[in-house]
Amino acid sequence: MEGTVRVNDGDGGAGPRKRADARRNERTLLDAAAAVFVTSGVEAPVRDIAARAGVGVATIYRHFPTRADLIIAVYRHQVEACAEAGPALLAAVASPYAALGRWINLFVDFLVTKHGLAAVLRSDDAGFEALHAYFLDRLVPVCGQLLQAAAAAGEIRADVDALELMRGVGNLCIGAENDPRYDARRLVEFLIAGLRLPH
Amino acid sequence: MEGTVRVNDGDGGAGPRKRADARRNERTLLDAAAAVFVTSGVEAPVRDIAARAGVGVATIYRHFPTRADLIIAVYRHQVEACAEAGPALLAAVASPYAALGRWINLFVDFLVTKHGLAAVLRSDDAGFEALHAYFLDRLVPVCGQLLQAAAAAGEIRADVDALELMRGVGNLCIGAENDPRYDARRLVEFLIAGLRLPH
DNA sequence: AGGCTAAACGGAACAGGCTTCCGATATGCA
DNA sequence: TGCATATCGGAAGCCTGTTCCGTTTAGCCT
Repeated sequence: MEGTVRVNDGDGGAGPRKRADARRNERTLLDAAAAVFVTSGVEAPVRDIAARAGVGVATIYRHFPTRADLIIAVYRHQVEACAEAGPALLAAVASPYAALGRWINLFVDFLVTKHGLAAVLRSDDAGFEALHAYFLDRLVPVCGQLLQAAAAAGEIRADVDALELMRGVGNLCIGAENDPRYDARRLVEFLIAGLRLPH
Repeated sequence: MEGTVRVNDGDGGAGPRKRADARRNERTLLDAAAAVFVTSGVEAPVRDIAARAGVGVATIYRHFPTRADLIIAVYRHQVEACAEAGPALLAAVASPYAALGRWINLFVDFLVTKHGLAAVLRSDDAGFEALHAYFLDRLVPVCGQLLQAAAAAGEIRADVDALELMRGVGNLCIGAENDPRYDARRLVEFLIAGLRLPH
């Protein structure tokens, strides 16, 4: 199954094949990182991830120049799935506003189940530039599409910027994990409800 | 309530008077910290603050055991003013919902003008425990009072927790400084609007 | 199969934070 | 004035992330 699927064995598909040990280590690192992220959050020390994978720290930096690249690689599939769910919901749900709400819920569920991801997502640390850009490039257009549809249907105000809303939702998800006194999902629902036009 | 943090030199209070140099340094440190916070944010390196004040780093830790204590001391007056504005607004403004909105605006304005304060306020770093506790102790009851009044007037839903709302508003203010594409005030307005009951 | 080249590796070394420790200093009081 | 001690400043210790360099090993070519 993965024999044909690119696991990043070349650079962009055109370059020479990576060595077998390099490909093996990249796989090992992704698994180790995913495991450590679950227990210690996405800001776990680099040494911990290296130890878990049984490799040296330099090996991490060789495969993933910045921590952001590693995080992106670990969560890429889920982000893609979320992005693809946008148009699908718009097509499947009668009201664009309802589709927007459902999609936002998907995004929120993704964020709150990844320890510290929301926090690092909004961080202005230069090292997370790539992570920031990836999330925005991939999800903001989808959000914009949903917003536009809902606005066109007269269900919400038309002056809502997708980037701004995504950042707001992301911010509301910060610190939501394992704190029963803080329900990010509910607050996000309030925020989305606040977009509605009086009718 | 006030026992957790001591910034007072005991001048007029119980206990022995601090030495003159200690009092002088505490004053100097507060001024230096305030200045550095403005330019570099509340997470500026301790060494920078020490250098600015012309003292050693140990002097900071002697006066303020954690960074949170220093931040509290610097902003105490403004937080107190915000807390006292709550009941005042409730008395002065006809609609409790309007008073709530005005008060939240005060809080948001305070947060977004202090570089990085919102971020550190929500941080789960143990070192900021005191800061967290101070803000919550001082402001959550005020917010609760406003929420209760608005709910009693039938203007907003009654199941909104003050702590949760304050944390949500604080989160929305993260990263709001000097980024024209992110208007925290507007998002907070949406959030508050989302609390309204349909009528 | 065996050797050669360079990619890949691991861990030590470097840099930069926060916090603690200790000898030196300055203060307040007798 | 002289002493006891609170206070001071910077160095040391620790924990991060990141880079460097000698060593190992895969892949190829003979």
